Amino acid sequence: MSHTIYDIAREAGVSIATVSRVFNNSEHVSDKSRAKVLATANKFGYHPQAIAQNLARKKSKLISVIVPVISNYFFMEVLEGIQDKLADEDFDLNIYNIKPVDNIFEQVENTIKRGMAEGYVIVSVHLKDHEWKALKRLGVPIALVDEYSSYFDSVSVDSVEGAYNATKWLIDQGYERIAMIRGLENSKPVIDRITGYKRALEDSGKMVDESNIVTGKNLDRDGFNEINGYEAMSRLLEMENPPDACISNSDVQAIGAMKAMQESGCQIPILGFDDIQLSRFFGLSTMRQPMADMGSMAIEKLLHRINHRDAKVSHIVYSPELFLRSSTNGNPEAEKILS
Amino acid sequence: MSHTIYDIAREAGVSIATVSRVFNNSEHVSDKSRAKVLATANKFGYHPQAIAQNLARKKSKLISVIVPVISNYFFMEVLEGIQDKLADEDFDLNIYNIKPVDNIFEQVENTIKRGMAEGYVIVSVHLKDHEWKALKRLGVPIALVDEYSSYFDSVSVDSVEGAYNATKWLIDQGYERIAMIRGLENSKPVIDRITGYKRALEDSGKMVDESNIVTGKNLDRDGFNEINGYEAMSRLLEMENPPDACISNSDVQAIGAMKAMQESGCQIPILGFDDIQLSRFFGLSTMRQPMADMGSMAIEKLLHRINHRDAKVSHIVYSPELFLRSSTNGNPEAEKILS
DNA sequence: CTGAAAGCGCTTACAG
DNA sequence: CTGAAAGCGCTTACAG
Repeated sequence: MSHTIYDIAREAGVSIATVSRVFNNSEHVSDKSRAKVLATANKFGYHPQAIAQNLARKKSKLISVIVPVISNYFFMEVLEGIQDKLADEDFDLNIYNIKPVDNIFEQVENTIKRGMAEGYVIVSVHLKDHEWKALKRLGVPIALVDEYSSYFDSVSVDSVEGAYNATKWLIDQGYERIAMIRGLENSKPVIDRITGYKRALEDSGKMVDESNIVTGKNLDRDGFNEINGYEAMSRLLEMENPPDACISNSDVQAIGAMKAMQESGCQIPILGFDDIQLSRFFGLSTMRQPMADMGSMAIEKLLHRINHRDAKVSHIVYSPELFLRSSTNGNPEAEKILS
Repeated sequence: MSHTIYDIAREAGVSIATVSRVFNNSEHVSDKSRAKVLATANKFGYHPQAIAQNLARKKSKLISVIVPVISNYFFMEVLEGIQDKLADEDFDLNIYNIKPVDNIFEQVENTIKRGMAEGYVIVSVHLKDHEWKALKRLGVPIALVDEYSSYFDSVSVDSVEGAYNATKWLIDQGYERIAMIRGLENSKPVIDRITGYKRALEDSGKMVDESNIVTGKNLDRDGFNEINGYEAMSRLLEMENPPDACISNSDVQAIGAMKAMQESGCQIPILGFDDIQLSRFFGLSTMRQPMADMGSMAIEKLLHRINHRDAKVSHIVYSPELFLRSSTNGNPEAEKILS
């Protein structure tokens, strides 16, 4: 059924070294030998086994991505950047999904121990300092996306600044009661975005009204889903003194919120966070995170680390940019105004 | 930096066999040896290398999925089923993205040759019979999703039947001019769904009007995107004699179409195809494909094949089911009526 | 151009 | 319980 390099060598009347050279496109093989090897390989349907090659070569050309939720817009777009970059570099991609239970650290550690990858990109996983330190001891190249640790190269976005600028922009437009649709309250991006929102209000001399910070009941994906936004906006619109503008912790929530406004007939300007593809379609203004860039940049750092184990750890922090579309009554064409 | 089993064995004063046994949770190790091994392993940050283990064990516990477009709703949901099943069976998942160029077959073949997986799930890739046959010669377990070949186990949906039943249902509701929003015309699901649509019209004694079968200009993902649906519906609404109902080749297109109707103020019933998560949110009636089930079923077949290389090839063909929501003026709650 | 041989880092009967 | 040894299927100097 399954033949090895020895079978082919014997059958072709050459050594296994020659067979190996043929499959590695080495130039130091006579046309005659090459032809013979190829013919018998073809006859038996033989091709070298990747696992054995990888062990002998001491590399797998495999990179693994570890992520909490796989079917999540943010991750999907980060993944696009990762994939493109990896394809350029002739690396394969492995995806691991961490379950949202309490032993996150152990899951990550076991994944890395079990894995065959040359390096790991860990996306949106938030661990404690001593846990990152423990991961460091594994001696495996790791790059972080959407998280920071002094032990690893990282690529992230300044959520506080993003929310600050988004809120500030609405204030500058003259809005008075700006609400925030938030996700799960112990989620890191949620915390940061609430912080930026509050800070902007305070810096403008406005009171923070906690009742203007709402979320829906559906907390799937940390509340970053359409239904949550729909529910949240419904609550806002039912308030005695409804807000006159709104910013959302994510684009999906904002899209849900837009539907709630449409159904109620009451429209207020809304700003999302992410800039997923759907947002362009629905005309949602948003604070853009350069997700694909973050993914490809993480791979770039990781591949560099694989070849330079002791390079200095480096961090990239992107600033979200405001893209205005119709949801804030702006230009229906996408237009960047802040950076 | 990186230690091997020999280093640990020497340092712990045992043989490599004992070290191996400790890491494989073998019972035949004294507490004393185990403690010593664990201590020195911990001291050096050692853990066995997966690639070497895999070669020695002759298995990788890895399954690869090959798919044309990764950020595609259909695939995302199939993937969920695949992941869940794989997690249950303690297998890892690898994802390969085929580029939509002409050498699809070669890409698939090379991916399999290069891969370390024990088996492959190929999703929505359509090849010629002799190409499938060539893949068969690789001697690797393969299962197909959304495609049929006599050489491999497969899981698919009867698109012709689905489109037929969808169209039939609209006819039974009394609609006269039923349009179809289609995708790229040489795409297999598109061809099948157009076939079912036409057949239903003919069986009901209606003329097929080719001008009622439209698509948008944007053909990304074979036209299965929101913009395409938006453009297509815009065209339909501009016709002299617009349709009084519509079925779409995919849910995303239907969602785009719904937006076009909303903006134009002209609403006609619309039926999608897929039942992606967004559809539930937007109240889109649709012909449901059991995507997650298809994914998990494919894995089930594949794992069975890995352990029974010569089992008889088997095929599963699901029938799409109609789910009625508000887009067809039906019950706003999801309700299955046909099967 | 070609082959013998060592080596990649493990696992696993086998014998004790 | 433990170790020596063979084996997993390749790659790659090294010598010719």
